[in-house]
Amino acid sequence: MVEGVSSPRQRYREQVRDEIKAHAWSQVATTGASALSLNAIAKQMGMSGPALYRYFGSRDELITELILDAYRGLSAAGQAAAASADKPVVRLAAIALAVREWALAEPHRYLLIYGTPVPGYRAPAEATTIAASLMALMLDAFAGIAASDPPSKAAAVLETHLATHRDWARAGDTDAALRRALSFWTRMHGVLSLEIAGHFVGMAFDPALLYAAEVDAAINGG
Amino acid sequence: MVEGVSSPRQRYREQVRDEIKAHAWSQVATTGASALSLNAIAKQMGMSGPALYRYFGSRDELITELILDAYRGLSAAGQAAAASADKPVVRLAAIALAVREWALAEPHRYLLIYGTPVPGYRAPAEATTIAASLMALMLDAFAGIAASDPPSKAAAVLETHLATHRDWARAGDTDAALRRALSFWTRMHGVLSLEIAGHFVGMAFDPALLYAAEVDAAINGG
DNA sequence: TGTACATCAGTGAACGCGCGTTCACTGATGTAC
DNA sequence: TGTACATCAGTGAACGCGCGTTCACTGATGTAC
Repeated sequence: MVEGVSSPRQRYREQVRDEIKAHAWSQVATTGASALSLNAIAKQMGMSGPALYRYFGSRDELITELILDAYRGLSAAGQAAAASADKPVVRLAAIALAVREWALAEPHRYLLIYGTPVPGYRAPAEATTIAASLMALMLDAFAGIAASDPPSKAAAVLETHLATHRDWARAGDTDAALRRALSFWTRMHGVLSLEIAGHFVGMAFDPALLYAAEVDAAINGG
Repeated sequence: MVEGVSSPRQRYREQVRDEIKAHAWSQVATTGASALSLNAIAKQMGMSGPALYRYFGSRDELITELILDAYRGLSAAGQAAAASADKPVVRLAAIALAVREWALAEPHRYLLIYGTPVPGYRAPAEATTIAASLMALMLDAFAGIAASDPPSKAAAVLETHLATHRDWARAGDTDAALRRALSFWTRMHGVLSLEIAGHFVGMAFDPALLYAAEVDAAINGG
């Protein structure tokens, strides 16, 4: 068989795999990841349960696939946003907006990554790699933005600490960039995680504006 | 029977109820809330499954109890911290520290409130009440702190919006206090949710310092 | 083009398991006179 | 203090359900000569 050209059988395999994943996602959306059932998916597809074992070795393997797809989707959204703007300040704002849109479009996808971890489940290495590449996007942008204010005492303490605890960063990243990227990232997730878990429901204000204010402060603040 | 004095039977009931809850918590901690099983709890207690129905009407009722207990614990921790300091700046720092300690002491308790929501589950009204009382704690403190910087444009937009979207606040709260309390709260959860979900694992830095920096900035920043 | 063979998707039966919940019941504990 | 009765915690059997996973098998599709 010729390399790179897929046979009809292979194409069919991938098609069915994708269909299984699509049903799995809709199940995650409606019943939560922990209730994901291979038999239920099979039934929805008009197949018998055991048939799915041709495509996924086990339930865990399917869930891992979903998690990786979620990471890949988030990464793609971030990369695309980063590529859309040259100016670091604009780039960061674009990334922040892209992440929010990605998260709100399908909250269960966000929750699969950032929600309650499945007890005993260990994320695959690729997930960590993707997370690091996202962080790199932000570090690059912060490298091009001078801090407007001198860091407060607590910020200075953190920065000093990061100087010797930077396993996750590249050699060229400044300590200030590490600190600011961390703050940026956590502030985004502060709003997103509360919003998606429904903790703003009933408060009547628009989370988008809170998000905008947080992101703006994280970019332009000290 | 005399009011307020509990009979032996009543005391016994409460004792068993508490024991059931204790086992439920340890199960939530090890297998997650969605896998909580009444039969498993009964087995752990050396009872038959149906016996638990003397104490809780259903599995959902038990989970609701756990969630409420989590809220009550968080609230108690916050109130105690708030009562420990007069100066608003110190008070906020104390609240932030107390929330963090409460969350890290038993992460599954935090996750039951702030983690992935159980699909289809609606939190009881008391939960909302408690959440509001926690917010009130922060609003009171921010009422006594003047902003050091003038708000940025994005912050001003948010503040204006909050002026007409403040269902969750009391009449006396200023719009600036609303905005700053929201920011404070979300910044705390930004660090906590990422930390507890394990997203700082492998990054080698100390989340406590990041938390301190975020909290400090939220209190003393603009 | 035709035939023999290999590959592999999908089936149905089965295994062992655990779940929430109901019901009629036993037996111990508490209450009233 | 003793007796009759009411309360109620807990049991065991049963219902119907769904789960992940294995296994031997069928039948269609693709490959090699």
